[in-house]
Amino acid sequence: MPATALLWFRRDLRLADNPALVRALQVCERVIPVYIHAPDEEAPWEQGAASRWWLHHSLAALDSTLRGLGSGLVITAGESLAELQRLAGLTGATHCFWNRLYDPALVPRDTRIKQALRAEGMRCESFNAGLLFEPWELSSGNREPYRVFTPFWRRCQPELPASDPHLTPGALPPLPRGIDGLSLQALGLLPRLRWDAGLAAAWHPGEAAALARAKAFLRTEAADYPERRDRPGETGTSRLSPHLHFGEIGPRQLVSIARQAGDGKGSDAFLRELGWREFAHHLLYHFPHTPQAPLDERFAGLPWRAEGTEALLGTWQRGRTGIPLVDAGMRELWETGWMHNRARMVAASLLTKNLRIPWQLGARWFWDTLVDADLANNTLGWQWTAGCGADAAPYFRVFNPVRQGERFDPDGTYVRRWCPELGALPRTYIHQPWAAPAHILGASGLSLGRDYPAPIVDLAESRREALAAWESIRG
DNA sequence: TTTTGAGTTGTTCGA
DNA sequence: GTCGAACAACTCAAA
Repeated sequence: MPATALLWFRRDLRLADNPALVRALQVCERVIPVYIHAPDEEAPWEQGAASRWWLHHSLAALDSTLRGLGSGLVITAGESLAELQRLAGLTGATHCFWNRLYDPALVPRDTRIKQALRAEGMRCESFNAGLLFEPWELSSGNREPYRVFTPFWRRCQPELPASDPHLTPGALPPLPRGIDGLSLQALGLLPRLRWDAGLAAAWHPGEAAALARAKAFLRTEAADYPERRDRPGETGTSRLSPHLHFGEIGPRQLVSIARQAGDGKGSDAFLRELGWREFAHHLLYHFPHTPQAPLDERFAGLPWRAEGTEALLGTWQRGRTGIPLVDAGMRELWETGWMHNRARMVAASLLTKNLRIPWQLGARWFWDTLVDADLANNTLGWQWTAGCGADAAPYFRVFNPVRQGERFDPDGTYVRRWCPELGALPRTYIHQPWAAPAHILGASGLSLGRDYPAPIVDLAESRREALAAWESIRG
């Protein structure tokens, strides 16, 4: 009887730099790649519609790659442990391998599964494919998890691990006969109403596309990453975040590709952003309550807006705040499932500071709409903006969307792209149409309140109120 | 042990 | 136009 392994794919949808796969091939003659759809087990952070769209296409790509190597992906749905046990019974599998996840709901689930399978005599091993370091490996001088990025990154930098491309398999053992999985369509990941044209136009999920994107970025585009990454009207960022989230490419591979591309400011700056991703994941592991509650407990008592939250939240979500840079970002998100980082910060600052709406509500909307929705990154980002997280923005840092627009979108390229009704406004007013004199609005074919909303909030006044609110919980 | 300096992403004000 | 100061409190590491 040949040794048989179940290779449990989760958010590591790739063959390269996949230690669970390497191990399975070392130890077993037969390897059965499995994906189990179990959204309930991720509650309360079940994937949103945009993420599910990505997952569908990523699984299709993985299945196709596996078939090309002589294998295939067995897709099932149900309770993860029960499905693994069922498949083991069906195939006589004696081993089970997977790569770790670190989300608060999944760490205990996977621990339980490992214990249960081992109790039945199966050999189980899990590996690190998604991070540069295990979260429990790093601690600051006082043996606590790092709470400040710079010391964290200084600790990481000298020993960044890189991947070994020679470990990518060129062929796989065939699937045994008689295991019928579900069809990918049966998982119902695609939207019923076909609103996903914008996603399909913007993205190519899958390992091959992820690798191509990483190489194109690090070998050429990264050269002027430090200057261009902040401009939402340009394609100056890597756009790797959804690929990374689903593990179509891993951080060690990115270190490796960056090294091959040669040192430079661009790759240094990019690896630093990868360091922020790492920092976010380590923080989530050590502080699993932070998707719901502020890391800094003093902020639990922050006086959020008393009334009107729902209506304002809806206006913000739809990109109808009347503040062009924010609306452009929110519409880009809705249309493409992604928002430029600069726009994310400005939109989040408006929601939490100017509108004084709890950051958790903004985080939930991002979670539901982003193709790169990632609990660790999303939590860190929102807590940073709200000022209540690790290495948070100082409370007095309130973004002014007009100034941000003038600095980072000086010609209004980004705003014109996503708010076409503002297209004819001259650049002087593109970020503040309310300040334009009547004849300019007229010449631009624009009537505020009809073609484009008047601003829902006075930026200067709400800034003062935000500072007062944040000041009220000090000391 | 204590002290010191630095720390992703900003804005406003007054000179 | 530009420039520096002020806007906290805390973490971390090096001196």
